[in-house]
Amino acid sequence: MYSSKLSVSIHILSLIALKEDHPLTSEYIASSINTNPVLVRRLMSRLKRADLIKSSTKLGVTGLARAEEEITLLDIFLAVEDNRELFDIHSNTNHKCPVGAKIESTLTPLYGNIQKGTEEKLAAVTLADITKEFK
Amino acid sequence: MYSSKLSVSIHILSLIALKEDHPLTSEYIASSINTNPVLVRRLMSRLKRADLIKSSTKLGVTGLARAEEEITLLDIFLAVEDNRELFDIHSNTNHKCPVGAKIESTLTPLYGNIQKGTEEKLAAVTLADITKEFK
DNA sequence: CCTTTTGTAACCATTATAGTTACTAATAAG
DNA sequence: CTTATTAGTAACTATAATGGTTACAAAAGG
Repeated sequence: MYSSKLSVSIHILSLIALKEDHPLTSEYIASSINTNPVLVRRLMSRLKRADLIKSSTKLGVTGLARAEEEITLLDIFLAVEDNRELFDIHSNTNHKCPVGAKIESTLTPLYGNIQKGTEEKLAAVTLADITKEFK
Repeated sequence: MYSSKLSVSIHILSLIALKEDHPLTSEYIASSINTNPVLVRRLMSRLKRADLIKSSTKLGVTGLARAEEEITLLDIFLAVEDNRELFDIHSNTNHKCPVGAKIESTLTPLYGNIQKGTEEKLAAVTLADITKEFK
């Protein structure tokens, strides 16, 4: 399975989208997630690089870089998840065997098709769809 | 990402489906995958428990338990993969925060829906669809 | 100038996968 | 019945990814 990075990132972005007058620091966000501030900063760093949030030292997070309706779960997923392949394929098979020779090239497009479906579903949900559950 | 267990299992089942006169032992199968016989036996054990293959000591694998057209990739996936959840969700969130209180119940059905799509796509492909690539 | 907070580096613990050795028990076949 | 072969499994190791932690440098608002 994929890591909880997507889930935690959605949590972070929801807090930012809903923020009121709190100073939104990694410390504050971490207390809602119940984890370590450094873990939050690591994800925030990637979310910033993907142009999803705005932040600065001294002030912490100042807000989203785009409207919540314009941020999809796929944007978040691509920003924080490194290992995006859905299924791993074993390599170094024995190419003298007809199955060993073609298994990788047979499975790759098949898995790619399934993954495309997953990413389309992630792209169909926006941060606004999530945050409306918290209001 | 999911482990290579599905890919390796498809490899094993393809060899069985295509077998000619070879005695199909874990040793022989491992040489096509280029891995260890014990790893093959571990997967075979689960495939047998899921009623996908027939095997016995002394003879090794004697064949598929069903026609290739009746074995879907979902059958194989369910037989060999333990961690089937697509996305991990962080738990122990701070329930005093509105986001922390509802994040899990918000994401669970959403992820479930995406995973359902994945499993439907796996169910739409049979072992016969794979093996025809090797003939 | 000074205080706060991000942004990272450098660790450690835990878990899952993959690989390996070694053994038991089943069983086909002579 | 005996024997040789092989599945089945236990136990161990190596490796990699995740999650968590401490520590510190650099940015920047006031």
